Amino acid sequence: MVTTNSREAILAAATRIAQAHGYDGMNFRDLAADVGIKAASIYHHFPSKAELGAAVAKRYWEDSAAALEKISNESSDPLEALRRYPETFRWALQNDNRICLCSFMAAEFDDLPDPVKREVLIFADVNVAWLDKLISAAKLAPPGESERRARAIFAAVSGAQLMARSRADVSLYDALIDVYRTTGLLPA
Amino acid sequence: MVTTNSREAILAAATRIAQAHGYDGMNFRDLAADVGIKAASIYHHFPSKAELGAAVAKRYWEDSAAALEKISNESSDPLEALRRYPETFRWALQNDNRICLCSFMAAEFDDLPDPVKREVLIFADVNVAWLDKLISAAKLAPPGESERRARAIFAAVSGAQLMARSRADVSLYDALIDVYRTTGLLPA
DNA sequence: GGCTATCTAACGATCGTTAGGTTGATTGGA
DNA sequence: TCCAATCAACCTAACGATCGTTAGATAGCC
Repeated sequence: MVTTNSREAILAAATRIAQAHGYDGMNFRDLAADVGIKAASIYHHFPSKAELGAAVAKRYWEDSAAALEKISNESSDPLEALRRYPETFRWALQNDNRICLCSFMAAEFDDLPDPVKREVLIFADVNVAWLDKLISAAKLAPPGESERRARAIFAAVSGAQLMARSRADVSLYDALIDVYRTTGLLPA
Repeated sequence: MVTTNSREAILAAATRIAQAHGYDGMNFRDLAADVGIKAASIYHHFPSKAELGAAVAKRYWEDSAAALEKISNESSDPLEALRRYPETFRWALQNDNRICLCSFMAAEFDDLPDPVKREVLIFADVNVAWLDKLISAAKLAPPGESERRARAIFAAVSGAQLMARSRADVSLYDALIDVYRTTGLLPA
């Protein structure tokens, strides 16, 4: 049976755990129990925790890139796409109060194995590149300043997610995003 | 001799470690080695890791509150004080690429002992209260919206610090703050 | 008979924590 | 004044839990 792919199940469970407890909090025994196997069996699919962590982070930014692409395709114009950007960070909060995997790992960053570090940085790059492209298209920022603006939006939205999580309050996230809009950081 | 107060030395070293590796990464053996004593000796000054962590976080927001008070007192008007706010988060970045203790702990939040959680939340409250007061005084936001604005500034600045840290680049922090200013989130 | 996917069992490291001992300064009473 | 008791501050040594990881066995499938 190909439908019950253990590798995929491990990846999915590991992502959920990492979003709630970080790379450090992602231990093989609990992870395996989540999947319904034993810890040692994970090594049949991933050679080490570092490689699993890198695979998780890689899959995470790939999925994020796809979600962003979906938003741009669904939107009639770049401004509408930009307005929908905060959605991508809102989802995790609403589901078990999790946060962006890479906000977590940005905190743990110095203690992360190198392969994981690489993928975490790519996540930020993917977000900034998408924002940059749409900010340019929407002429939201002066020419040559769209990348700076993109980075600021990414940082601010990450911070909002982090703050809302520590209060376990999605509506706080919405309120913060709302202020970003009224002050002009995000399009209204 | 009262000058070499071990309790204070432990508190200072623990703060530095927590800012670099989080609550989880703050282990008694390394911490004790930093201070120049053995791990067991820490228990003479703090009853448990949870209590030490709470003491660290408490001292941290107390110091932050004092630093903010100093800024308001030194500033000729509330707008100038608000302009200086990002300084308080910049300092840690420039010294060993550390981040705000409480950004770190906001990520780890769910796995924190309750006494630590309490102090971490107070840190955010202290910052928001200070910002709220000065935003009102400076009439930066419409009446009744200064607290919302205060929270947004706190979240955005935290996010900027987190992002700059993962690139180990203080100038990225400066650039992000600069965008917050030109877009109007922070006073220009 | 190999191959895939899983298991049990254990290793060594690290962690928070505890028990109990040592030292040196302080202090109160004869 | 001197001695005994006290106490703070530190130590060594270890316990038990948890962790990533490995060796080796087992069961089903092609």
